[in-house]
Amino acid sequence: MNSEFHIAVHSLVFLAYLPSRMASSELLASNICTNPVRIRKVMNLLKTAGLVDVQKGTGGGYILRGNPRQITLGSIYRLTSAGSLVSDWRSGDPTMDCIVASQIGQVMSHIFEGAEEQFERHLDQYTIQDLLNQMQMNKRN
Amino acid sequence: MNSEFHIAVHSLVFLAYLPSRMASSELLASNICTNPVRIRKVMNLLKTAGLVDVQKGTGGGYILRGNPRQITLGSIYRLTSAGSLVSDWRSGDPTMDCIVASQIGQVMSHIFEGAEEQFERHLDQYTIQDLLNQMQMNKRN
DNA sequence: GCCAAATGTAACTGTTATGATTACATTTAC
DNA sequence: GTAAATGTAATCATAACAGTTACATTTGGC
Repeated sequence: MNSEFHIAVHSLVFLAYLPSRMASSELLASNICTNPVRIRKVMNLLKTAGLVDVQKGTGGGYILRGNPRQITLGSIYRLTSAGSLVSDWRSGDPTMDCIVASQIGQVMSHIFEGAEEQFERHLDQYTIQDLLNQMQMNKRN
Repeated sequence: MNSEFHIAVHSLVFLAYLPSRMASSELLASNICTNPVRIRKVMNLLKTAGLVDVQKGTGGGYILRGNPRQITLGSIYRLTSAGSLVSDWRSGDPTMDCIVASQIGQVMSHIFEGAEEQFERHLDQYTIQDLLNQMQMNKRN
């Protein structure tokens, strides 16, 4: 699993948590514990998808645009890491005579495509607001 | 996803396909399109799990032991690649003050553990015999 | 007993992927 | 005009991965 998915989710939860709903790449980087360049690359994806607005220049940064109750982890996964469940390595070779060696590639691909769909449905169960609520609940204990 | 999973599945399907149910690491490697050393490492796992027997020396190799109708891809996954769905990278830091940065690690871990369980259930739907049947069906068309 | 064939396993190499860092052009608020 | 922020390319270090070589060990057949 790509770490960009984690960065995107963390960023959105953090923006939803801030009253201003705005943070610079530097602030995000220090909260996520990575470097600002990675943040900017990931936030670019979220901008293209319309999840955040960008304000350049002094006092600028990234502003949460979407409704955190409607942004699912599945949609973020599809933006940042789609297909990462499927390994690129394949055994066998379609041109071989053996029915096992020639067909296992497509059989496994089919199985993994099903797993990928199921994985996305699993992630679709969670929204950014769900995660934030859970963290605020835990805080009270 | 670890390629050892693919190697293990391919090996077992191939052994189930052979009338003798036996093959050397060299034969398996040529059918799977990898090298014998990797085969032997993976087959060692299957031996420990009781899925294959090993015969050393001249004319030896690996012999399918379990019933291909009862060996699920899930059980193979648990042997070879358990936990590979979860990324090791974690954003944030449990020691930080921010409720997001300090808690996102465990929240994401929980979500991925659920996904891992679901993934295993998905793989448990398929047996080695299922895959072999499908390949023999396709062959006829 | 000897030899050939096979597994078990460690070590090394090359390639790729990943994340961090640096640098700099561009944009924008004041 | 300057400072602050993003956009993006380039580079570096590290780790992961697969392939390869080598060799000890085991075993079957003569």
